[in-house]
Amino acid sequence: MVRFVHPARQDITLAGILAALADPARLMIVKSLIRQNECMNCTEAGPCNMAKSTLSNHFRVLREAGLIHTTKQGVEHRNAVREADINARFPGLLKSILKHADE
Amino acid sequence: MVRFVHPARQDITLAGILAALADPARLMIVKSLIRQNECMNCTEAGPCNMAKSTLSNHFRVLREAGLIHTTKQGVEHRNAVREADINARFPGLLKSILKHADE
DNA sequence: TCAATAGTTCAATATTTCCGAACTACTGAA
DNA sequence: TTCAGTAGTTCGGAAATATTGAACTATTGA
Repeated sequence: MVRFVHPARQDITLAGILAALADPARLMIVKSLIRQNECMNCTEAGPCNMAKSTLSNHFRVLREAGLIHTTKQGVEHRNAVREADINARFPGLLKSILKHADE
Repeated sequence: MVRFVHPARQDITLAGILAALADPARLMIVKSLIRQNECMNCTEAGPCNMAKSTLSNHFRVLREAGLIHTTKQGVEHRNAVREADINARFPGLLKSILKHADE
């Protein structure tokens, strides 16, 4: 069974995106998700040396900023970046930020 | 007499820029400085309903992130966005973020 | 039913941010 | 020179936020 963990967020804001990506751990998570180009569960997408409650909180922030959406498949959560939605709202922004995220 | 308040920051990082611009007050300051296309002192560039110690702190963060540079002219500080330096380090980033900052 | 896995929630602690008060630095006027 | 006014910084405590371990829920497979 696949279902959404949270309803899709209505408004994606610039401040929300910047605040979400300003944290190195969250930027790393989004980078991982984009690079893999597919869904990943929370543990494999996030930094390993971090309490799982902290990791869970970072994913919540990313969800609430509208950057990712999460579906629950069995025991794990599958996360994916909402690239289409973000690009529709802020054309070029995500690409422009992530372009520099590996240096 | 004109002199630099702080030495130019060596490294401008993506995380630093995002963290600096993630704060609405600081984003607003950078927006003002870019729009005016000239130097402004701290009071006129920042939000008015804010303690001056808080405002001073925001300018410090912007300086330390390498986003602005500050010169002291007489009794006031003149601030300007380091557009050339930022564009050299992260081409297109600043423009891409500020493009969406007025919506 | 039970153990294992993935993630959330909660309460305590650690860290960061905000603000008022006191301070420094500069200017222009008396 | 003194003195008042302006612009900004620094500092200490209060308010807000982030991090964590422990306890919890939900799902799966044995």
